[in-house]
Amino acid sequence: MPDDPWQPPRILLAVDLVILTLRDARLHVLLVERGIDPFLGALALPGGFLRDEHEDLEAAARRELLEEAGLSDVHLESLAVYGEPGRDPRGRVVAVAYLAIAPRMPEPVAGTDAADASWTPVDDALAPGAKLAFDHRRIVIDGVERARVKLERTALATAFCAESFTISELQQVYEAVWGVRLDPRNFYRKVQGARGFIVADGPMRKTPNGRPARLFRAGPVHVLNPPMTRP
Amino acid sequence: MPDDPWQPPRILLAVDLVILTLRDARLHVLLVERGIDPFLGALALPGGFLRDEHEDLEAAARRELLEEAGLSDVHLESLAVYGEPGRDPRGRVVAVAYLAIAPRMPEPVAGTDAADASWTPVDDALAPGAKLAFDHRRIVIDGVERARVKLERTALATAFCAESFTISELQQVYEAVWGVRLDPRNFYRKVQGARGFIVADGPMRKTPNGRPARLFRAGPVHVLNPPMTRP
DNA sequence: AAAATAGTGTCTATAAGACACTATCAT
DNA sequence: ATGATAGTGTCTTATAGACACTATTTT
Repeated sequence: MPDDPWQPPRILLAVDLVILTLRDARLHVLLVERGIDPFLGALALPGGFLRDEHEDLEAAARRELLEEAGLSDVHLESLAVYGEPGRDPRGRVVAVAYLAIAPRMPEPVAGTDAADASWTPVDDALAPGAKLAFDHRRIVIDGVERARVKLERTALATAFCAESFTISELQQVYEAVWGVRLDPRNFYRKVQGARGFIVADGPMRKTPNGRPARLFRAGPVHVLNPPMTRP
Repeated sequence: MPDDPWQPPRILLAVDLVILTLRDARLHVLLVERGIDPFLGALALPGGFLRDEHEDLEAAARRELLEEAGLSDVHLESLAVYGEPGRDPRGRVVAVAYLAIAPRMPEPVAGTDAADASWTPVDDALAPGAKLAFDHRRIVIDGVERARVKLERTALATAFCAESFTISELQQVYEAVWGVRLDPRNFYRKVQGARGFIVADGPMRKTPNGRPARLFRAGPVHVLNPPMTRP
């Protein structure tokens, strides 16, 4: 607590986004190629500085989400703070990271502000050779880990799906995020046993090939009971 | 990303601490009575502004921990960010909250910088009538919830204990943080079954009354396998 | 028909909880 | 002795995982 006259430290606040989605049954993260000086040309998480001192942090995250990814109405939660003094060569930048979960997108990224944004498989983004700007590798790791943990006890998995989805689509989410294979029959019963997790969505059906599957949508419950157990 | 000349927003960074400990088998949080203007006289979490733009966030948290609570060498982890524009009447203050776990303290708080600090039962601090400064009520709730969750899969509970502890002392931690009663016999076997969680600490013993108990200390493992399951 | 996916039933190994019982201390 | 806490054994029930089986589609 400052009792004496005191110079406020010059600190910049940034918002960075870990936006996850499923493509081809693999977990992807949205990365942009940096167009300005520090780490120019390198891959980085979408994000930017707080516009002014009246802007809310989550509002800034939603603004970047729309500007850089063309996304709105997606799941968004705060992830962590990254404030190590040396993390940005431009000065003291404290980044507030947010985790966003986008449903299966038809288009990679529309012709938005940053058309250089691209969905990258998380495995590639975190591969030993891959280089991300700043400490964004750590932020991606933390974001994926958060998603993994929340899949166990919350209905977060439905945020990866369209409004209507089949149980096997939901299973693909768990398999991709956890990086495991699950038995479809046990998964089916497990998901049905978590009351309020998913509810039937009309008697409609779908047809890739094989028997048509029942459609569901996210239920009212967000805390799973019993939880989905990770193998 | 700012491509044009741009006025950096004037934002203050604060560090707030949720320091938890066990006293009389109840979970307590350290609160201080505010001595300056906003919320003067109200109870608040210990904390303060970042000293200068070169200070690391966790270093600032450790500094406040020592200055306001006289604590060092305790478990400390970052908790969350609280940055709502209206949360501090003095201006835009973004608070980075940290969660600290202190072992059973002999003295409440030594004659430190803030002798007005006091351990308060969490139930009292969060009681309907209780008023905490700023959004500190929410921060306490989040800190306690973090502790509850981490007790399940990590060895965090040992951070509440002295270097040597008995299994029933460890059980008190779980009971106080989770707010439940556990069967001592099942707890005993459960804890022993989580390999690496606790290791025997010499053939010594202790004597409150009843049969002397074996002493243990924290083991090398920090991720519990199998996890402790919350009833 | 075969191949593929959806959905159900059932068995087994394991883990969680209840609780009887023994052990070792203070008084 | 009694009361108290430590520690062990065992039984019952719930759950996770394996997997046989049926159902409904496309080719």
